[in-house]
Amino acid sequence: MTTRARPRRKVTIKDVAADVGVSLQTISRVLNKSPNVSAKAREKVEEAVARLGYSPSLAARRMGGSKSFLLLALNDRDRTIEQWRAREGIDWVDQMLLGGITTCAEHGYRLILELVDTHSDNIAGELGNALAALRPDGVILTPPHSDNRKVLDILEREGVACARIGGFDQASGTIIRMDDHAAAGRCVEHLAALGHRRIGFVAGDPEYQLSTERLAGYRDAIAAAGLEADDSLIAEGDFGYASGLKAAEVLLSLDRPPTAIIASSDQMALAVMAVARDKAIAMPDQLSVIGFDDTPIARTTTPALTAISQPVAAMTARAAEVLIQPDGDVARGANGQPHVIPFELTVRASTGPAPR
Amino acid sequence: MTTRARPRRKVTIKDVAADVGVSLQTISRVLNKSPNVSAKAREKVEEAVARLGYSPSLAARRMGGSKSFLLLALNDRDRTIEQWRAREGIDWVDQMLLGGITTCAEHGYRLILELVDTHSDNIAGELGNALAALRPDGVILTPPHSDNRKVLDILEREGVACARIGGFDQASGTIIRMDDHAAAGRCVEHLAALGHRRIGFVAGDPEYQLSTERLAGYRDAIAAAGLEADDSLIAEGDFGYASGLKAAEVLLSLDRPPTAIIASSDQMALAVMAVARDKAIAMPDQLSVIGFDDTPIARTTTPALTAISQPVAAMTARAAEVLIQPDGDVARGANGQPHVIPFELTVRASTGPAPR
DNA sequence: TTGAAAGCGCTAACAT
DNA sequence: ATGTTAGCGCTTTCAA
Repeated sequence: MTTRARPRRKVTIKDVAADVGVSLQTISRVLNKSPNVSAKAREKVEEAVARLGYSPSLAARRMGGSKSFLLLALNDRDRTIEQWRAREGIDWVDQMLLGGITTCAEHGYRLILELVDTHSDNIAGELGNALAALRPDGVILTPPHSDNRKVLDILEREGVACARIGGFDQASGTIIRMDDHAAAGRCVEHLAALGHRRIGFVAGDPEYQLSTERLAGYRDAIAAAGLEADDSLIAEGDFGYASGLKAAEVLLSLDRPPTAIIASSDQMALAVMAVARDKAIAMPDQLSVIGFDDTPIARTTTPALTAISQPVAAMTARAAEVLIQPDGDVARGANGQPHVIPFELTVRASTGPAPR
Repeated sequence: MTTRARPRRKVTIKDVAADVGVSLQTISRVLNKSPNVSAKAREKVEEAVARLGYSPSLAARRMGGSKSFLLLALNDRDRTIEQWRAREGIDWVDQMLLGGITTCAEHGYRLILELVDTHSDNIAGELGNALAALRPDGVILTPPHSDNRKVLDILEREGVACARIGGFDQASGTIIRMDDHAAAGRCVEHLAALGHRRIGFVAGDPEYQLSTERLAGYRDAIAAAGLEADDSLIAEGDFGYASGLKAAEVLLSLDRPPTAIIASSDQMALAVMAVARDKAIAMPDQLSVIGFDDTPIARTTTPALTAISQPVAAMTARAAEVLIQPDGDVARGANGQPHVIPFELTVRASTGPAPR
């Protein structure tokens, strides 16, 4: 059982007002950094606030008609829970929280992680409920919600601002993403520089537009580098390990197999490595492998995986900034254009010179 | 820029009342499952609620004096952010969210992850601010907060119920933990059954009481199994990789080194393996290694790591249940006693028969 | 079983 | 520059 002492009554704005000897409004003004408060009054109020340990109630603030100081991060329920359960070290959500929570905290905001079912017919109900219950000042959309028409429509209808991480479609809200097209291209360039001519590609779940984007980036870079453009070098996966196994089987069983493979996720890269090991194909001597995401596992594979790092924390931090200060420099900087956050290619031991 | 249509006015309890033709009270009663509502009225109200897509505002509910439907998960700021930044795959927070968010969702609650600085003198300020701003119905404490006197005092003074994951000290709040003492013992038994007689132990950060607990479990099991009790087989770490390196150096440089080492964290077990590899000590043939936590990395080490799985998701789920239904069966079940959630020893390739 | 009234803590709009 | 008023949407009294 929980032991409880008689709870001390909460200190409210009234207590502060009484203490300082001014009206509630003056306190409120100081709290909200409104103009029209004398320096002297402001000082006295701030002193009293600190001394009494007063913090305004979010609920009351909302009721009074101001901001809610809440941001909602919308993630796909099934995928998120599945990843948590699988314990494969995918830390997308962690990176999101890292960028989101720290940025929110700097502005007195809280981030609430909300899991909603993308495919459910009831997405309107789930989302509507969350919006009605919490009345957040903004919503951060993550893939695959970022391009979900239903979600965007609801948010627009409810008048809730949104930032769309990894979004593509021209629509409402602010888009924040990395350049997936260029990232795939960078992979090709890295491999081309190492002398590879036949480069395989394992695409991701086509439900995610970034899959398409990466594939296009691969194709364009292959063409630009004058390498062999051969559709049999392209296999489709769904980001998961199992799909990577299948794709690798196909690619590595070709008459003229690729000397390098770019996988659209670390998990699929891992699968490629497993199949290669199975076939006694040495890495990186006979086969170079590149992954996407740079999850923790990339560091512990043998050989360690060369991978594209998605700037998830930075994207989420940007998203929070845009929502918290819609008129701030950061938000205005993009002026309707997508915010493109730089990615990185971390070169490790899984890529090397082409054989022969 | 965010495009916004004219936001539709929120549907409130008034709208529902007007629609059904009853008073606000009746709606409120139905929503809160209070008695004294005729079946017919209840039915009509529920229909209207569904049809209008009404969800009560949390803020307004709080203001009205009811529960806030918010639970706060208090984590150590520095350690959490450090782990997120390091990207080593430690998924403690993820497992906590898995158990916490899903359980909260089942009851219409939300979980807010709040990072506070344990060592800061200002912990009272930070925590007080969060409590005042959010007025949560309960707080979930995670190590090392779970035994923090200051934190417990503040919560008690504010009359906020708390569940203490991994807590030990007799104090306020409900304790939910695994049996660390028994877990360390189980490791020893597993190794003893494999014929090991000299078993080393790398302790964790002494700031965490569970470190002490595991060490004691190790000692007791060594004695119970009649194995060599030798304090030089015990090294102190702090859960981190670097400290594991140091500890392993010491243990593996002994005149008579252990044939098996139990590390109080996976990271330290990883370090032990690195040092062993450095010294060309074969695993598991010449050295068996066991870790604690069973983080994702345990699966990808070579050899794969035998480890104790902390039931973090289950503990957090239990914590949420206890706080949400303080008078429910689950909470009453423990009746003031700690809730002890079962752990598991997952045997992988890093443990084998003792040499010779 | 139902309804009416009061108030939670705050802010926006309007005085002064 | 400051104070006053009204009201946000709900729940808890209390009365019928």
